[in-house]
This record gives sequence, structure tokens and C-alpha cells, in this order.
Amino acid sequence: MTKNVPKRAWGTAIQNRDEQFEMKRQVVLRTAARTYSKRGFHETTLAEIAKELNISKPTLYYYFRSKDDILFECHRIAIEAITDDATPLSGAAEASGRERLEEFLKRYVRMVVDDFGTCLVMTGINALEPENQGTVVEGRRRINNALVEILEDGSKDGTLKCDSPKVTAMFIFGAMNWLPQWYHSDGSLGVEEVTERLIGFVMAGIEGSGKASPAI
Amino acid sequence: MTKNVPKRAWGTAIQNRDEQFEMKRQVVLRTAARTYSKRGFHETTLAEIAKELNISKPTLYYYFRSKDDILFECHRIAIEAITDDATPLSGAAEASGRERLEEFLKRYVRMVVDDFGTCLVMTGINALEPENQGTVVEGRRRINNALVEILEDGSKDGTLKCDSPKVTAMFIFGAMNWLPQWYHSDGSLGVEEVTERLIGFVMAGIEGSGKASPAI
DNA sequence: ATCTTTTTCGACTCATGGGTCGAATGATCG
DNA sequence: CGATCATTCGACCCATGAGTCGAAAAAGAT
Repeated sequence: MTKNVPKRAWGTAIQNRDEQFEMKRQVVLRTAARTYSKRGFHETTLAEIAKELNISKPTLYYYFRSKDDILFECHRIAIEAITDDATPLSGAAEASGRERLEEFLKRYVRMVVDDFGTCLVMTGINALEPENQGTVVEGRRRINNALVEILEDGSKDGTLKCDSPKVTAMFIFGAMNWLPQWYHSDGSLGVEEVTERLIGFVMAGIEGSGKASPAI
Repeated sequence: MTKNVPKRAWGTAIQNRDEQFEMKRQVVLRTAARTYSKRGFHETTLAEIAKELNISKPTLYYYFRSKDDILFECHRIAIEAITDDATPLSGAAEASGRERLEEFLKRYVRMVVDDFGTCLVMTGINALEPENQGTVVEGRRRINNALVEILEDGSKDGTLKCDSPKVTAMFIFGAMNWLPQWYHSDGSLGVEEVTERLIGFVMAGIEGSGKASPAI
């Protein structure tokens, strides 16, 4: 049952039809993700996206079923970028909690700073149709659990002193999900530096989120 | 030039017309803020809000100019809740940076957990008409600066060891602005407890956001 | 060159929901 | 008890933008 893969002239540099199709889809998605993030989903019209790409609105419908569909794909890509990576979500089992946490933070920041991640975080799920909402919520839940798990494991192996991992996880996600609101990769501040500072902030913060603060 | 304040029967318990008017406005705003937050601004129709209150859509227009206007008012109230409080935004001048930070966090959390604060954080500014957008952005900028200032002052007086206050401030706002996404005041976790943990997290985290994290 | 399939778009449809109008109802006052 | 003002709503208007259709152009295939 070997697939009938056609020999092609020009080698692999020049794409065949299917590749072109897929490529165009990707371009639409990136453009959409950026515009959705910048101007908001409902404020963005398909005509706008089409214009940006110098194509017509019906052409968009040749590649996607609906406006929601485009948004959903953006979300899916972002979630997949973390979920389906080579390494499992909660990191290599043999690594310490602290190491796995650092790795997780790096990956998440990388994701959230990218067009699709930014889109995931900045456009709510409200716009999605119910069925797709479920999928996205489920994906986010898994990412969520992964972090909580890491924090718990870190507490057990002693590399992270963290009681109330659930609450702490939320603080951490908050700090990261807010990134797209202020961080612009073309600014003077590099992603690496921000990531470093975030890691520092979180690592130190974890110790503090358990202790009661001094009496008021 | 004393204002002609009319004597009223029934004392102050029963409201006069102006008070009723204002009261009804408030009720609309609260309902709108909640619905906007829960379902999203664009997913919410005015008919819906009207129905929830057992009134008709045109009646809403007797109290507000437009759908945007309602949203704007919600944002305004939230911002005012912090900005126009008795104490100045950056806290009493004689207090230490650390004390002022704690106070700021408490006030901000209180605000963001309230209906209007939640609405401010969860509905983007994209929906607002340009002019109002400016006002809201300006308000948020001032709150932003207040926190940065506190962090800077804390570094100077030695009660907070924080270089890069701007980045740190963003982490902090992120952690707090994410609260409405997961925290529900009717759950088992009290606002006070969350606030305590947040303060702990932030206080400890600040120290860490300067230090470079250990090499990988 | 001609036939087939893929890709594109001009010109539509149409549901939705924000916003308006004028008339009806209710309160207040002299 | 009218006269006046505040409040409410049923019925309407209408701009907008998502989505469709059928036909034309482009790209391959034979």
C-alpha cells in the first residue's frame, strides 16, 4: 500500500500543488493571528485580511470554512506547539522539578510570544463556536495540569518549596499570559532577557507564595 | 448660592427621582459588566441585558447613549476605584516602598475581583470607540506608572531589592490581571487568602527578577 | 491545442443586532 | 383635575460583514 508519490521536476525547492495549498493556508493563518491579536477578533473583517494579502474574500473561503475556523486553527497550532513537542508536557521524568519548571517556562514563553500563542492568549474563547471552545479549553486544561504537576513534583523532590501549587500555577500563567500585552519582540528587550527575568521572578516567588505575608 | 435642596417626605430611605435614576444606571452597569465579562462584549446583546433586567432595549437607551458607552462606564468605574481613592496612587509618602507595595497589591486585587475590575481586565479596549480608548489607556498607564514608581522607591529605600522595575511590574500586573480568569469568589478560596499568597509570591519574586537564573 | 481540474473573484444574499421614533403610561405639581 | 415632565416600550430602520454562487482565469494533463 505504498502511496503513489509522483516524481517531480525541479527537485524539492519548487513546491507542488498540495504544498502550495498548505503554504497559502499557513500564510493566511499567520496574517489572521496577527490581525486578530492586534485589533481584536470581532474588529477584524475578512475583507481586511484578504486585502492585506492582496486576495479576495471568497478566496479565503477556498482555504477555510469560516472566520471561526481560522481562529480555531490559530489556537490549535499554539496549543500544539507546547503539547505535541518531542518531550512530554511535564518534562523528562528523571529531571528534577526545578529543572523541568525552567524548561516549561522557557517553552511557554517562546510559545506565547509567537503570533499564534499571542492570538491564543489575547482573543478569548468566546468567539469560538461551542464545539471548538471545548477543544481549546481541554488543551489549556492539560497545559495547566502539567505546570501544577511540575510544581507538586518539585515540592516532593525538594527542589521547589511550594505549597498550594494550583494557586501558584495561576500566578505564573498570569505573568506569562500578560506578556503579549506589553512585550514587543522588536523592542530593545530581547526574548531571552525577559525569559531570564521571568524565571528569576518565578523561582524566587514560589518560595514566597506559601509563606504568609507579615501581618498587616 | 446655597443649592435649593428640597425637603422630602419619608426621610432618606425612599429615593427621589434623581436618586432612582442614578440607582437604575448602576444596576444596568453591574449587570452589563458581569455579562460582558462572562460571555464577552461582542457576544452580549443589549436585548439580553434588557431581558435580564425585565426591561426593554429602548429603555437602556434612556440611560445610556450606546453599547460602547456602557462598557466605557464600566471601565471608568474600575479605574476610578483605584485612581481616585482617598490615598494617592503610589501610597503615603512617608511609608516604605515595601509597605506601599503591599497596600497597592491589596487595592488592585480588590478592584480586579470586583465586577467592574473584572470587566476592565477581561474585555479588551478594542471594542471601545477611539476617543474612549484613549481615556482608558491613559488611566491604565497611570496605574502602571504608580507601581513602577513604588518599585523604584522601594529599591532606593532598601526595602525592595528590584532592578528592572518596569519588567517586574508587568509580571505583577500579569499575575493579578489573570485572577478573573480562574478565581471565583464563591469558591472555597477566600479573597484574603489569595491576596496573601499573591503578596508572598510577589514579594519573594521581586528579589529574583533581578538575579540571573542559574545556568542551564 | 483542447480538455480537465484547480484557483480566483465580482456580485450578490441575508441574518443579526445596534440604534431610533413616536406613542402610551405613570408620576408630580399647582 | 388637567398640565407637564419623566419613564417605558412596540415596532421599526438599516449598516455591516459573514458567507454563497456561478462564471472566469490559470495551471496541468493528454
